[in-house]
Amino acid sequence: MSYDTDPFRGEFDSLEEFADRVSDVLKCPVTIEDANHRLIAYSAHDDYTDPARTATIISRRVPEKVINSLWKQGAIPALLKSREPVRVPPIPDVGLGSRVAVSIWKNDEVIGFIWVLETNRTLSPEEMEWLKLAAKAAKNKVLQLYMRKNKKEERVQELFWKLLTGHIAREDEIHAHLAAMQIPTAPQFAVVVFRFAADLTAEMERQISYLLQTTQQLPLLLYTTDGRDVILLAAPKTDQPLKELNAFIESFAAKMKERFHIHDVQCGFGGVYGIYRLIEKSYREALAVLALKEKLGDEIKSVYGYAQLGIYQFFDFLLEQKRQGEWTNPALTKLQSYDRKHHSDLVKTFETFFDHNQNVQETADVLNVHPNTLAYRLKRIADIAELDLHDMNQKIKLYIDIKLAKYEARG
Amino acid sequence: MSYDTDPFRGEFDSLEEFADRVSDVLKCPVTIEDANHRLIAYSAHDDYTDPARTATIISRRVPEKVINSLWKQGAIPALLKSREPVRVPPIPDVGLGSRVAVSIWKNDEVIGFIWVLETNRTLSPEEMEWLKLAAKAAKNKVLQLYMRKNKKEERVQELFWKLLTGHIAREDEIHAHLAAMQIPTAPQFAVVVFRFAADLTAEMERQISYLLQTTQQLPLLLYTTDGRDVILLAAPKTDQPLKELNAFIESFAAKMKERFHIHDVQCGFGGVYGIYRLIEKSYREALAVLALKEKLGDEIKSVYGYAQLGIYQFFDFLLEQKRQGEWTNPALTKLQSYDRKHHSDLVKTFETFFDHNQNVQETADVLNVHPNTLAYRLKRIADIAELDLHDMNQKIKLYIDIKLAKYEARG
DNA sequence: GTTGAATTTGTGGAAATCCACAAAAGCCGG
DNA sequence: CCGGCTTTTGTGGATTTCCACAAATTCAAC
Repeated sequence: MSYDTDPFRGEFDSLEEFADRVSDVLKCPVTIEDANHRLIAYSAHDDYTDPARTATIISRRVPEKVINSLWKQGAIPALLKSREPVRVPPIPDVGLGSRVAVSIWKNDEVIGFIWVLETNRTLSPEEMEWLKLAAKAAKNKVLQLYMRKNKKEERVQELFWKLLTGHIAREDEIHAHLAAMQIPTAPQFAVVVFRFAADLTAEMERQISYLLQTTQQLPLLLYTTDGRDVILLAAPKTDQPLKELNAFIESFAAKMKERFHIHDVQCGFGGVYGIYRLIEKSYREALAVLALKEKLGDEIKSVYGYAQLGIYQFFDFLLEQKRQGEWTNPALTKLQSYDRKHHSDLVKTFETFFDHNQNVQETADVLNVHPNTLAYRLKRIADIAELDLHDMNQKIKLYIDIKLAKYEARG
Repeated sequence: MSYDTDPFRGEFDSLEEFADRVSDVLKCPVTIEDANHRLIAYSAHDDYTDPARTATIISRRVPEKVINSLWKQGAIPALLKSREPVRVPPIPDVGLGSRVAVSIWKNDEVIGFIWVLETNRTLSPEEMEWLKLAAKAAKNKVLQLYMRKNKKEERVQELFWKLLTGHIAREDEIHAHLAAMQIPTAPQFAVVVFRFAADLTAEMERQISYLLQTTQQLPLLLYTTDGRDVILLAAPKTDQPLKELNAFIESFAAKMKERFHIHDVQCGFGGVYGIYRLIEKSYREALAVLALKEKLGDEIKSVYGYAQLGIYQFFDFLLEQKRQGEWTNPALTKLQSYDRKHHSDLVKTFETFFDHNQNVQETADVLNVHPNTLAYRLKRIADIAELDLHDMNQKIKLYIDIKLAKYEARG
């Protein structure tokens, strides 16, 4: 079959109709996605479909593991760079058959993709050219969708800000707003804040948005940005929400790094609650985590959740207390002066010991000393500070005071 | 030798002269003590003296271990009860030879003792009668000393209160006052407060005062009372002041119990400082310990020192925070609701585990479960509370929140 | 009642801890 | 430089912990 001119000229009522047309022309199943790999349309009368396509249609989005492998394999980077069609060899691991794809452009921005599944044939160079034409033809339709979405997005962001700042106090009112905007409700949620090294550029924002949209680890109910912060309302699904959130953050940071070479992303999230009114609190807590990270640096590097801050949660309070009253821990003072006089490291030893969960072996390794040395030092500490090593209470106090001193020194 | 009338009639310039006279009459070495076993006078021309007497004269007070054995042996209780002379068989352990003693009375109160060392002879019944006469004759002289002492005591107490309430701010001024009253200075000291079940009676006050005066474990610089409190300024001598103070308190409480059958003595002491200006702070801290003990009961039964309060030091502060802000530990909440639903004891398990220094064996014994059961429960706790058992920080936070909840429930 | 899940107890072996004691190394003042 | 002190490292053995796995028991729900 051949076409003298553009086979996709003319009007189409819907993108579905358009997809069918492309499918007819290329004799292959076709799917059209937006820039974030959400399904926009797909051809209906297809004989064969691979598992990846089936899954995409069922969930109305490309499964995350498929996206991941397309990034690793290089197809998506190529599509984001060039307007040329790209052929992707089969990736059986994720149920992906051989296919050809092309990106849809508006000015110099990708706003969608057309995927053609090569079921039992291979597209000829000529057909590849047609695919390029299809991409051009799709542009306007996709753009319309975009505009509509963006407008809705703006209203949603406005609502999110109201929630973050606690402007809507009544729970039923919040529910009504969310329902009106078709935002799904969730039994539990937390505010997550990513903080970047500098204010977000439009480019970065697109990339971040892309990553978040394609993430399926965790439902993300709401999204907005603020200076160098990206603020999300995430809704963990299991009864181990903290684990979920941590995993999400780790993977987000990893992807930011490997896909877009953006390092220096800090992150914090607040408490997990089930009442929308508490979104504000969760947000405050997320910001508190970030503020503490700024101060404490490595101390809490791998901590993101407010709940996991542990004792640092009340450090601001304690510090205030310490500064106004004459709060001294004589035990710590004695240890410090001993350290100074004898060039020893008793305080650091104790701190490290607790940092490593009172594990002798581990602590000794970190400090590069013999386990017996550690034991000796601890006994020494007990003598000097008049500390009962069998009394957790006293030990905790010393540990807190050590950390507090550090905190004070930096704050 | 025999005397028709009272051999101790007439005037004596001093108690020393009197002691010599008694010694002459009885042909034995004689010592006169006040009610608190401080040396008042002793006969000079003695041939033989046992080690106990020597030590008494050297340090101008009866050694504590001698007093202790005289209590145990029953001599002192007998002397406090009756005006009759008492014979004490030798107690070689403390260097005490055979002796006879009699108490000196004013109305129905003992104000001193006369001790007669039976070096190489035994007093006859007749001589015992003379000793009774001697006790009567000594009364006035001893009383004079008492009055003088009491007057000084009053002025000292006034000064102590000024220190306790922080009324004298300048260090050199404090020094001057102390020097004027011949109160020895010390490099470190702490305020100790004993609190009795009810207001102190004159009788109890005498007993307490007696115990404190005879204690030689620890120099006691100042002493006063306030309602049901006895307030001391103690001056530990070693570089392990807390240990000293604890030992002192334990022994004081034990003696109150066994000698005077007074139980229900609470005690607290504040920080150990070297600056007199901080006496006030130490006093406040001692009171804080007592207030906490009232609230927490068994929780800190064996803690007396403010320094050993550990995390409880800032519990008042945290509680305030908790009450005004919506401070919840979701982990704890989850555990509690799990406990309620399944009639389990996860919270208590964790608390006990920490109370016993994370010692598996010990905790399992206390809870009457198999060590593996404890391990299982801990793992369960980690799951439910999303707690990393290897992260001391998080564990500490949970522990504190558990204790804080208890504290709140009682406060 | 029965069934299935949660909990408790038991077993065994590798690893870690605790403890006492001793040798070596380092430090400081005379 | 020596001697005495603190500190570090080493050795060995009893005890405890940690872990995985299995059996027994309890509990709750159907």
